[in-house]
Amino acid sequence: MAAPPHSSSSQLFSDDSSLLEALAHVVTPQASKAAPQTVHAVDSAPSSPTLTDAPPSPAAEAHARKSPASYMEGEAYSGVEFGEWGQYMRNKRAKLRVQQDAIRERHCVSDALQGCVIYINGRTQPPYAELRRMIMEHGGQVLPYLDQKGPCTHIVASSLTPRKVEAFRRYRVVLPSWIVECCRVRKKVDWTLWRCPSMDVQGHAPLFEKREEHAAKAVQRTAWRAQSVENDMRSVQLAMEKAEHESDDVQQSTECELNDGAHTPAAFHQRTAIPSDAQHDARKQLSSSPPPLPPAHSPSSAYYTGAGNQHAASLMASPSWRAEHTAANSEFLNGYYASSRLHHLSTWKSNLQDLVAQATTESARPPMDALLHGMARVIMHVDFDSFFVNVSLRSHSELRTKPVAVCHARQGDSVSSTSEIASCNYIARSFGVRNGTSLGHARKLCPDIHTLPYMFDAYYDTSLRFYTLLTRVADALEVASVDEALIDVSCLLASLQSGVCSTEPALHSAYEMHLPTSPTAAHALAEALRDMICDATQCTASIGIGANVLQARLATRRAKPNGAFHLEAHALESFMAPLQVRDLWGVGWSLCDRFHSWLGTRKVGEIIARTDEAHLVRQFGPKMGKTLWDKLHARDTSTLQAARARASVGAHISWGVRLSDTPQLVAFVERVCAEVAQRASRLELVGAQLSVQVMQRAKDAPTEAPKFLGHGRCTTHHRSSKLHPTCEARALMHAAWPLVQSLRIPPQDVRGLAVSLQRLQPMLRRMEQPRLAFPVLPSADAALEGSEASASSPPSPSFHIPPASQLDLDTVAQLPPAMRACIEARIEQNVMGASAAHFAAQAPHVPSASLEAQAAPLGLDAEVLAQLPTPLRHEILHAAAPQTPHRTAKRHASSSPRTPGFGQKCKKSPARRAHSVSPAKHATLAVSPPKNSAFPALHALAIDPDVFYALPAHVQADVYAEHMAAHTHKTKLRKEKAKAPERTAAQRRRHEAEAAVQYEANIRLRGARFPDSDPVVQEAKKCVGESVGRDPRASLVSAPSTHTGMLHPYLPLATFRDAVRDWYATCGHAAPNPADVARFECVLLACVRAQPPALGTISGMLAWLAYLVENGVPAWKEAYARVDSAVKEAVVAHVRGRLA
DNA sequence: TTAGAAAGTCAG
DNA sequence: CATCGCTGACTTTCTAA
Ligand SMILES: Nc1ccn([C@H]2C[C@H](O)[C@@H](COP(=O)(O)OP(=O)(O)OP(=O)(O)O)O2)c(=O)n1
Repeated sequence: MAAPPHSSSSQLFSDDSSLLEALAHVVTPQASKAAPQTVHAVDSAPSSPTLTDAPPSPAAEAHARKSPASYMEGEAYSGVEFGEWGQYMRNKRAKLRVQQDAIRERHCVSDALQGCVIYINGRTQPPYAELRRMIMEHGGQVLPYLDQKGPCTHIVASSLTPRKVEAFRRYRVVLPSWIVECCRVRKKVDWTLWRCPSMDVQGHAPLFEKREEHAAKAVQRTAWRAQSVENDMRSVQLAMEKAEHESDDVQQSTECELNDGAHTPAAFHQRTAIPSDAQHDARKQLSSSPPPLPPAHSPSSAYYTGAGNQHAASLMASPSWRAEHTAANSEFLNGYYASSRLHHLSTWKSNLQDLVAQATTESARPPMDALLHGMARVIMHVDFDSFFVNVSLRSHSELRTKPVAVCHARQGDSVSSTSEIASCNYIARSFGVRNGTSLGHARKLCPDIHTLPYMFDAYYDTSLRFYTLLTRVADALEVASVDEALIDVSCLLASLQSGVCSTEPALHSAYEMHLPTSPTAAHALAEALRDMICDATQCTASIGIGANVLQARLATRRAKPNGAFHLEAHALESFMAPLQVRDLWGVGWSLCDRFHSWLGTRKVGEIIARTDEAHLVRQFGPKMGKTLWDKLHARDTSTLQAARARASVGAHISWGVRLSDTPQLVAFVERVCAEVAQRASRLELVGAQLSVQVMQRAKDAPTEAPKFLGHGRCTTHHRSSKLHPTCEARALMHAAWPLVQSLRIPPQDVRGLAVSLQRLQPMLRRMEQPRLAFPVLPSADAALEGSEASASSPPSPSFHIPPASQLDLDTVAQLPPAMRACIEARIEQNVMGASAAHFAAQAPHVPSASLEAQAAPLGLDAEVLAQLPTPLRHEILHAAAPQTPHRTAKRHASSSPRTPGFGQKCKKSPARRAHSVSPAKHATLAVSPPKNSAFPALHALAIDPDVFYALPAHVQADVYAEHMAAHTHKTKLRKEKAKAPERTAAQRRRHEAEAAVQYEANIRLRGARFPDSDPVVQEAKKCVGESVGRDPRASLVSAPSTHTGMLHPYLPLATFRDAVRDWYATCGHAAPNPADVARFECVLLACVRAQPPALGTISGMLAWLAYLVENGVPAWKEAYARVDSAVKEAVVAHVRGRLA
């Protein structure tokens, strides 16, 4: 329904096939473990750089006083045994007191707060560090932890959650301004005048307020409080001037909430990153290289606390305009998603992830951790420079020397445009413009800025070329976004260095060319890759190189624009210390601000000096604390993730949502549900849990948000409920509406809605059921027989099915699965060429013209098809080519409808395409059974779809859940444990031997110059086979190497045989159920259709059935004869009588 | 205490 | 004309037993 991005270029598809080609080549990552050396290299670096250039801040002083031995000899500093928690806490309190006393001695200004023992709760203004200094300077004590044991006289808090309100009921809870005031007048003032307003609320306050609401609140306080706010601000200023010396840190101070820039609650937290000048490398060779970037201009609260958008308000006054241009319009979602850059970004990422996942699981792959045993990792972060602009400038080279931005707004000079800039070039950035800046604001900063429209197709096209290249060369690959990838090149680099001839001569020679001028070999490789990327895409990319993902990302910052940078271990410490904590990937505005309020600094070096891991954990939680501490030290144990099992699928919208009444709201929720249903069904997933998220205009927010049709300040509400696993729109609505309704939000105040499915399971497509329930003969089926007979002809190969356009498809839809499968199979037999069917299946949801293109070759009426319920249409189109390979192409098509030229251009059948990938290629590298790729959900969990679908439904659910859990567990383990698993010496030796073989095999397979019989390749296969074969449940688990799949592309004959034996054993004494016979025939016809046809299975099965029925009842013999002739006929037609 | 729901954060 | 503030993963916090 949502019109996905359109491809105007048929070129795109040829690229897609070349991508697939590359996919077949890729040498796959297995979860690689961080090389121990990497960690050690970081560990051994001095962890607390001394900040000699920094004037001492209070916290830093506290830290400085920690190190001298003088006060470390007291009891407070005696060590504790592991587990003595109580003692530890006592010691800790005492230790902090010692530090406080030390500060007080030096700074005592007055005794206004004498006798006060104060606990500071949460984020405050002035920040924690500043309050703490003030309290101690005026004779008070700061209680580090509120644990009921110490005597606490006051709690300082800006706002409190209901739970905290309850917990603090017995305390004097004051605003931070109370401290400021006491310090100002140098005496203790009446605390009740500064009582924290949260304490007055009797529990019905919203659970949380978005930060901009805090900002808004701050401005709206009453007069006497406004005074306090002023004081608070002054203290902040003071703190900054006096204690903070954050020369390059100012742009994030509190005034950022008072100026223009950020646009959304999310954007408020996610303001554009500001590269620090210090790290901007001035030696850029590009002639157009801009001067160092100025700090970005800070966001304006006028944007979200100020007046609403008058223009929008006047438009909104017209009911007809509203009906036409807002979510009240039933066509709104389609148009919206077609133009939303963020929607495209998300969709592309997901598509690309699927492509890569498929590529990396389909190729032979030596275990990466084995390869890397004893080898330092080399990770590269590859990122196009100002991607959208870069792509557009290919056709606008006259603008290369001008400031350029991509956004929706047209060229003009209005400074009131609220259109967001998706991407701007580095010249525009030199004016302070950033990705995400509103165009109006950008024009104030840079009146000459040129705007260019979006070219969504071109971006994805470029991206496919990019990934085609990367999958060909990288050891491992993770999709970070449409324009950004992480690659592991450890092995590639090693083979280049050792002179092993690469399959990529271009890469090899470019590498050799850059080697003499590059500081490191990795750098030369990066430059070579950059050359190739530029050749392939006509766009410049930058590459950061590091020993882990985090370091590679950090290096990219310095590499940009149009450069490469290798962050080497010896330079880490000096590189890290001056960074802003915001520069670390995963640290956003919220964390950054929390650091600032807590420690009074945002600099990595200073944060490390002022705190430790335990405090970080206390402050940010167990996981965040730990990872933050690691990140501050440039440690990162994450591995590249080629495939990840999806855990949710949903659709969000929070723009243009302006509804006037409940019927409109109902219709809107319904449409979003339909959208989710469609997305889930394309993924062939059903969900057992549904959640909705509704954004409600904040009470005091203007009706029309400052951003045109934006959501403005909102409170967000989540609700979720369980449901019977489904992806049907109506079922989703059935679950979603009560949830939305329960929130009792006036429809006029709804500003955004998200619906998503969780607890996903693979959809049981009906075409799969003959396999599933194959031998089963439920009695219900017998009861249905009558209706089957009356509904249509008996399901025999000879029965007549009218042309599809004349079938009542709704009736067909209600037939029992077996009947439908049969009819669908018959429809499919009319298909002239598999390729048409394949492409039809690729884009089953495209309306109008393209639907017709799909329908025609199937003998279906496009109009009828268009009117079908989506799942049924999907199913019918899918039935036409159930065994077509390359589900990825299908996924791809789901976001890029075909152009008319597409079908013509790709005359080759998909199967042929797969086989023509690389004629010279070794069999083991050939594309694996097409079926594997058709089940991304299963694939991500390494479940063999064949086996999976052969299981009874209830067992399927268990198996899936089990694998899902195992997958999650494994991911967690990978993250937590980077070190190599402990092994016995013997195991290690064996492992190393295997690794050597794998390594060798890897290189040979890469070279594609070795035949199947190559002893090394065979040895490598054996290793992989062995390790898989031992698990008793291995049959449920796809081998990491797919060669077994190559040898037995389909269900093992034995499985078929057992199924048929059971079937015959159950009812061999009587006539077989016609539906089951039809199923059996369908299964065999599917074998015929398969590429290559599973001839062994077919003849084996026919022989087996012949054997079984040899002495059986005539009905069975008849059944056999029917199936036999039908199948043989099909085979003859299909493969020109080779079997006969 | 703990499981599950809700809320918050982050990236591009 | 405006304008297209998405999406999924992950963590923490809250709540109901
Ligand atoms: N707030 C944002 C951020 C990014 N993008 C889109 C446009 C960008 O071109 C693309 C890639 O984002 P990057 O963060 O990689 O930024 P650029 O590629 O534009 O610039 P650079 O990577 O050189 O900093 O994503 C967007 O639409 N909105």
